[in-house]
Amino acid sequence: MKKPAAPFSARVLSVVRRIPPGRVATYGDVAAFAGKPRASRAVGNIMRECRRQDVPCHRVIAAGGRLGGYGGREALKRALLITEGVTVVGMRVRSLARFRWTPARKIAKGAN
DNA sequence: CTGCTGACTGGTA
DNA sequence: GTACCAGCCAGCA
Repeated sequence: MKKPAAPFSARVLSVVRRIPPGRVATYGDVAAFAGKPRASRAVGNIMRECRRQDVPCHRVIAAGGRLGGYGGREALKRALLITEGVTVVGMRVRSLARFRWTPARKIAKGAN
């Protein structure tokens, strides 16, 4: 039983809002956490409209560690991630697996 | 309902 | 490395 009480967009916003600083999630991941692992495109569209502080859309990046887009301000997105502690080189995140976030935050520790 | 768009993804050349 | 194609999904006219 399952029923998406809230529309997909609301789910995506909820997921993104839970992303802590210093961590990032890909559009595909956010889509998967929202219930549609293939709705990465839809997630992007939703993020485009977001624009609110409640939702750290700058922590949502594309697959492969690529920053993706940011309303034409990818440079700002890159700067924000770096400021939060994410290692970014060029327009790409280094060691994405190390900064990748999961709702369960089972990412452990260790060297970090 | 149909059709187009787009902050995506993966594959092929 | 870049460029192009096809598949996928939500929102809107």
